[in-house]
Amino acid sequence: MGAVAATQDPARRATAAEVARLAGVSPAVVSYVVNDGPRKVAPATAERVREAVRRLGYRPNRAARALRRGTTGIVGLVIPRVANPFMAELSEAVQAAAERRGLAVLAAGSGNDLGVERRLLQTLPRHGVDGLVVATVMGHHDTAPPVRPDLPTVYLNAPFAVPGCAAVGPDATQGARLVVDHLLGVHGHRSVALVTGESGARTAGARELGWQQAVTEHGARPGPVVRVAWDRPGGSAAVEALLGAGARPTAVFATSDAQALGLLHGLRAAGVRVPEEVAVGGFDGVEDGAYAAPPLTTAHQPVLAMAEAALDALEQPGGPGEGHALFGLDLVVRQSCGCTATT
Amino acid sequence: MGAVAATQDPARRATAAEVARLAGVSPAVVSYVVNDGPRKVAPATAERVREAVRRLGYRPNRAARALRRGTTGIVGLVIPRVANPFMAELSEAVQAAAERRGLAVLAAGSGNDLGVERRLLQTLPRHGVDGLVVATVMGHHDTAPPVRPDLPTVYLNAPFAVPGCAAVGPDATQGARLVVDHLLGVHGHRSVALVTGESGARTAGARELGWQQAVTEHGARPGPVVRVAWDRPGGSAAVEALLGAGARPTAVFATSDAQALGLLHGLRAAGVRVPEEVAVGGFDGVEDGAYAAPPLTTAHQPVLAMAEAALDALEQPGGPGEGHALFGLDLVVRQSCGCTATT
DNA sequence: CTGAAAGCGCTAACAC
DNA sequence: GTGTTAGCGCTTTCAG
Repeated sequence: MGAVAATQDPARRATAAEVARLAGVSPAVVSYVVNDGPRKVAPATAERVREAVRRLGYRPNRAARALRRGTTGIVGLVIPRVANPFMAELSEAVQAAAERRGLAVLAAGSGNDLGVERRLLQTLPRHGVDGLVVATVMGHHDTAPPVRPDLPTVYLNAPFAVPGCAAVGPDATQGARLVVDHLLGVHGHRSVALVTGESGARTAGARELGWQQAVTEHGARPGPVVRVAWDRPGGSAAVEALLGAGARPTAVFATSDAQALGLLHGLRAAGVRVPEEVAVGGFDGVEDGAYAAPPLTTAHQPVLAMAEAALDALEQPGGPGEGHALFGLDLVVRQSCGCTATT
Repeated sequence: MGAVAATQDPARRATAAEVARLAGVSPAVVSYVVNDGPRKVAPATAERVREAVRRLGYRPNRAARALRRGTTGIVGLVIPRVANPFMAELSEAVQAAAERRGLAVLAAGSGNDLGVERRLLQTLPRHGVDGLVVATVMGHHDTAPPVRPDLPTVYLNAPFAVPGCAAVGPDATQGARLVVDHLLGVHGHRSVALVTGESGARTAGARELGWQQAVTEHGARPGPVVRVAWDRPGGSAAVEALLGAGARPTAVFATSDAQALGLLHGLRAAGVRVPEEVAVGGFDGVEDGAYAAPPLTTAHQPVLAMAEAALDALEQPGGPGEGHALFGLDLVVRQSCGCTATT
């Protein structure tokens, strides 16, 4: 009766040894069947084992397996803020890519704080993760980020190469050019202002460069440049500087959708009509942009592909390399640029 | 030199046994010091151990500890979609509450799909979580959700009691009354329409009830009721029904901010001015509401407090009970109701 | 093709 | 107060 009781006790999970006993084999064979490998098992025996697994509802104990194998099947994800729409989409993309690989995601928000991000980089590994995906806090990391040399790490949303570990990011220059070119070429503005992140951080570099290139190419004037935080409040705060600075710009490129959304909000509050008085373009391509007033024209980052690339790099045997994979963006034309509604 | 090499080898992590040897004590003492307990250790010895820990950079191996103790310090979080702003805020709140307790969060998105949510409830535990926080997919769960009896589970964002496990949620009736009462009492509307979730799901019950109560109390007429998805597209889709149905309503209460945001977008696209022609109220209190056009008047859920309560319930010795903890909401007055700008 | 057995690193009885 | 030691459940050599 002991065996039966054990079988039916819902609180206690069956062990490989119990499965082995029920199937009349050794624990080793159970392991071979469950993992199919590393040794071959006779079909008949394997079937018997599988039947026992089913009967006992056996699931290998993750902790024991992790202890033995030294891997957990969990990747850590460090992300600034999920409340940032772009980060939320990036986070979902990483989740999806991880699930496709049978990995689980241990997520930790840094609250947009570089200090917290640094701390997370140290503490997350303690929870036993096999690798780390770090969605960088925008506007920081002018100095090399602190990477744990013993833990495969890949930087996501990184517009710059990270020495010592793999990086995946948008081809920010191309993306920025896409929208500034649209503002200039299609809508015929003579100058485009720039709303971007604080400081001359390298992060801003590529997006700013794209803006500059497009402006130069069209023989247009660069509008005023205003540096604010990489979020909606930042975008709102930019309005004052934009409107106060002598000649009011007729077009503005914001280097993130969050900033663009804040900007639209601020302009509306100031009674400035978009796109009639000022046209606005963003960068990221978040779903929220479609619900903005007016709907935001922006460059869309291929988040799914980037997430896949990040996990691919992580799983690379021998650890992720040092490369910097760049992904092209698509132009999403809505109405903040001056185009008319399509729907 | 062997010892020195081992000390400096960055690839290999030190074990408790090594720390013990360096400190000249037994592994047991190392454990006692690291966990302070369950036995007392002489101050001098403890200091020697701590020094050795520091020198070797020792971190207890999570997997071994989990195997031995039977707990991982990881809680699973099942959440519909982080791209939903409210869910993102809820997710951050759970993160924060977990961190305060030294727990890590294994997050998994259900993509708003009840089938996926069910599957997650089965698979997440395999990754060795100590407990499960489930942010329910809105508009489902009319039947008892599938709970693993062996795993402490608490439902979050649950407006109904869940048989067999603890539930934490907003006092939806109170919250809904708050905003409908404002629409009716302050702005003097004679009727308020309702935009809510599909089907007569119990989920909708409480919010709908609050709307009804407020309408009745004011001797007003209930406006048309339209049932759509619990997200922005749903809110947009509601516009047609709202405008088509005979007398156009002068005020609308949407039972989630996502729907309200979609609604504002749809009304704008249809050329209806808010709040002049139609006033709008929401429910959730997400940050996005502040950036909507016009900024959304809504009831704010105390997400932090709810997340704390959920984790408290999870940690309750003997497992979370069966209670249903309700949290009151605050009215956030912005401009979609007809109030004038305060900022 | 299968069995026996040695640990992975840690914790907590149980001795002293 | 501290040392010894027996496992937690699994994987994987090594024998057969």
